[in-house]
Amino acid sequence: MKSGILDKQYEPHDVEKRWYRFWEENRLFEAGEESAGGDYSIVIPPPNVTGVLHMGHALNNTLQDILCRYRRLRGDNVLWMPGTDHAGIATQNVVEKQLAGEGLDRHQLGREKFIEAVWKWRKEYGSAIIHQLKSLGASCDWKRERFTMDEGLSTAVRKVFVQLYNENLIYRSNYIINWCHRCHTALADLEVEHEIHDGYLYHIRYPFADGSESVVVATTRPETMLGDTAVAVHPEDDRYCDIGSKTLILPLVNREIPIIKDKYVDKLFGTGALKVTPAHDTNDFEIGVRHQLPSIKVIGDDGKMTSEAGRYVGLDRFACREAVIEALKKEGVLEKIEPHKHSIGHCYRCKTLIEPNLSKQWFVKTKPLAEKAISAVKEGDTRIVPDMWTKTYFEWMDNIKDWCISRQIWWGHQIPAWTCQKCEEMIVAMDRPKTCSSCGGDDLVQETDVLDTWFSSALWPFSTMGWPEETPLLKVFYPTSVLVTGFDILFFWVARMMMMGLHFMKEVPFKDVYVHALVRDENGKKMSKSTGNVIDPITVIEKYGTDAFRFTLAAFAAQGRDVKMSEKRVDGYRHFVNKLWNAARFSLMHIDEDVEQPDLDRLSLSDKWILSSLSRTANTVAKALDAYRFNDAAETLYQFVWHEFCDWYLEMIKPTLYGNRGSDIKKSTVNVLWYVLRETLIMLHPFIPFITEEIWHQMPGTEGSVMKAAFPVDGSGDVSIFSDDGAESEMEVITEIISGIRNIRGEMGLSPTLSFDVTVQTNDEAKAKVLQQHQDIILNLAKLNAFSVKRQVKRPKGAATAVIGSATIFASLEGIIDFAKEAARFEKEIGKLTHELVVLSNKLNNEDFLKKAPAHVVERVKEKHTILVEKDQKLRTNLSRIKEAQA
RNA sequence: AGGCACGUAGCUCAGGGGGAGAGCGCUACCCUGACACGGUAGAAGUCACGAGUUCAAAUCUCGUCGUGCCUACCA
Repeated sequence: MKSGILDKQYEPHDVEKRWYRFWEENRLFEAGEESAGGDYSIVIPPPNVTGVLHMGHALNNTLQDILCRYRRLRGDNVLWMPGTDHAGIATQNVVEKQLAGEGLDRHQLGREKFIEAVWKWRKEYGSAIIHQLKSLGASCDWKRERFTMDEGLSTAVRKVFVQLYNENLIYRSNYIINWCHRCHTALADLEVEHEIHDGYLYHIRYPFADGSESVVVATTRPETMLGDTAVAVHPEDDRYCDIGSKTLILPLVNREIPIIKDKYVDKLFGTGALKVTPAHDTNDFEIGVRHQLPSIKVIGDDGKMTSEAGRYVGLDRFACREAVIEALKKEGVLEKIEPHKHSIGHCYRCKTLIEPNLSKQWFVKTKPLAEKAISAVKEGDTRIVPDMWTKTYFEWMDNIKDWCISRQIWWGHQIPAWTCQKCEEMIVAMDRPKTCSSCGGDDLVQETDVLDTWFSSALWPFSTMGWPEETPLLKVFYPTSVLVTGFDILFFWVARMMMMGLHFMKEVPFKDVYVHALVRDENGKKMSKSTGNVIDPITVIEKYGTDAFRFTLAAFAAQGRDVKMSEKRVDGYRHFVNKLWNAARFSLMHIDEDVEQPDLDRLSLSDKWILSSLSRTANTVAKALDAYRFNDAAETLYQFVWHEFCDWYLEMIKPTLYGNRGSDIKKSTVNVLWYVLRETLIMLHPFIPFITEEIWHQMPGTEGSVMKAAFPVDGSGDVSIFSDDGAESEMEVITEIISGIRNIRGEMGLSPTLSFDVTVQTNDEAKAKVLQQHQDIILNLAKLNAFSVKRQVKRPKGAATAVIGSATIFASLEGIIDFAKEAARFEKEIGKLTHELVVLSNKLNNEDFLKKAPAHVVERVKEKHTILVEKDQKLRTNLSRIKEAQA
């Protein structure tokens, strides 16, 4: 397999499949159950079992994979726990749709048969997203894959439910909740999405019972008036201060309702009189509780009017609105209708209009749980990165409301509560009790509701590790090292995991939470099916390769900013992947089997320089990854590979590799080349795992998988021994001169094939020595005939010049040089310089600056000033000479 | 209504008190024996605006404008 010449272009597809299989077959993703010094764990945010991979998943899992692969390279025992969640409502919807295709609905099937059908669906289609994660390269410990409806996780759910119930942290109550008529279930507040809609404000006149006068109320939902049980006014509203204990007659219904006083009412809104419908409005419900008002439910759970709605019974809620408006008009009590913008809740699953509805539901009392979750973050037990999300977290936690956890669907964890049919005693237990604990009866009926999917997700960090059993996994890997997630589920999931983790494990579920951004389209718009701007990650992978895609995601994953994704960008990073491929291709043409670690004593300047740069890169990348700065890490590597390794190092060593410098030098250079390439592959591996593994296996002197290598900042692989500031600054002297010469070439419009002589004048002995010693590099990369360095130079006839710091380049171009162009170049440069000099002089003439600025800053400004003055003089001298020559 | 971000080159964005940066795009030249998915060079910015703090502000503070997002019970 080794030492074959690589193809000219990297072709990712076969490579990716091959190596993924290799990793799995060699069990390289598996975590050890025994602590191995460094233990590192991440639980995957479980995607919906019905899900297909979207950009959000791709970013989320790429970042996790980068961290996991990186930590493995750093020598850690890594557990990346994968799995999916059962997505109650979503999955039920999918299967119901499937049944509908067969002309069935779930009620015809019955609960048991329906659940069977869901499991069957799960078996057939439920692992689609897992396969997609694999094609993304995700290195999860797949043998441990979990599902929130698994037996173990279900046991955890029941255990948690029972304990919370016994601790009075779960209760059942008749309460106003968000009702989705399409999904036919209650939703938690969080599951309601608010949108501003254009609606109308209807002003309706309610007459006093004694016929004396009337009060006008305003509403956006006139049909709810059928359920009104009071009208409220502000206690300090002058308009209504003396209406005493009068009552009103509710139009259409002719029910007598009281006028109550409550501070909730806004005097400035509408007429200052608020109709109160406790059964169909959250605030009205609370007012109702304060004033002991009856609640009359006029809209049923099916979206149709109840018998309480009198003559409107059976009418659809929307049709009823129209009918009520007509009737009010007819009775002459509809004062006016005005346009009104207001926000309306929609179901986050199906976008149906949500109706606040009075209903008996199960709730988690969140306040006591939230307190612990707040202090854990305050104490720093869990750190949220970037920090700005900490505030959002507190904001929500401080104002947390009880969590409605019951859902009126079938797919999910059925609530472990049984009611005795005989004495109505309710028993909450892990398993079905044989007999009623109160009366001994054996006719027990289980609660039909299931739990919110997030209830089981909240347990994910420990339920996946085997809780409530005391497993080795929990011992080694809980708390997890970091949770990587999007901010959109900060409350849904992160906050709830914090509460449950602290309550049941007595420890935070994760030490860090890294909150990444959302992936948007190239215009910054949220990707959505309806807008049609969705980019499918799988399509991108097929077109550009997984590595290019992953690198793009990492490079754009700057903290606190959304990722704007477009294929064009992926294409750009595909070029980078291909560049690496070709650098390897070139390198492997020259690397033979008996390579070894570079010998520090035999290195050329180029070698020392690239090794030092490698060392710097390794440190920067490690630091960036440790701080979740993925884009910094990616860009550092990009810069190193392309602009240091390829642009300079490979070009510098070509003459050596082609044998022009002797075989000894070649041998040590090849060792360096091999070593740098190898270490670079290791550093790149977390980002672009496939191509790095492929090249790794083509390289001599590597063993097994690159996954098992050591990141070049640790132990025996530590490259910091090669750190060499001297070599780096010497190289800078050389590259500056080369760029200066190339600049002359470019500016003068000279052919790249034209060779000429260059003399450099400088008074800086050290610099002169460096240039002299390494003139072979300059001759080669600047394409010169001859190169020399002198203290004094008699300006060659017809020379083009450039000033680089304290050195002046003279390029002999007699007969070729265009003096007008040359003069223009100098004038432009002098212009720039003059401006810079003014700025510097101003500083140095400012006594406050000299007095108050730190010494090193003053020193640097002085130095720079000196250099620029010198340069300025040289440029001016040269310019005047050019003008003389022209004249 | 409140909160949180953001506004830097044509585009996408890093940076975050003392030298305005990258990638893409653009211009010129070049198929030089890894790569045209390439090379070399170049042009391009009032760091949104206005004040303040400071010896020094793109960077810190306040305000203004603009843009996103989140939370919320104005019927």
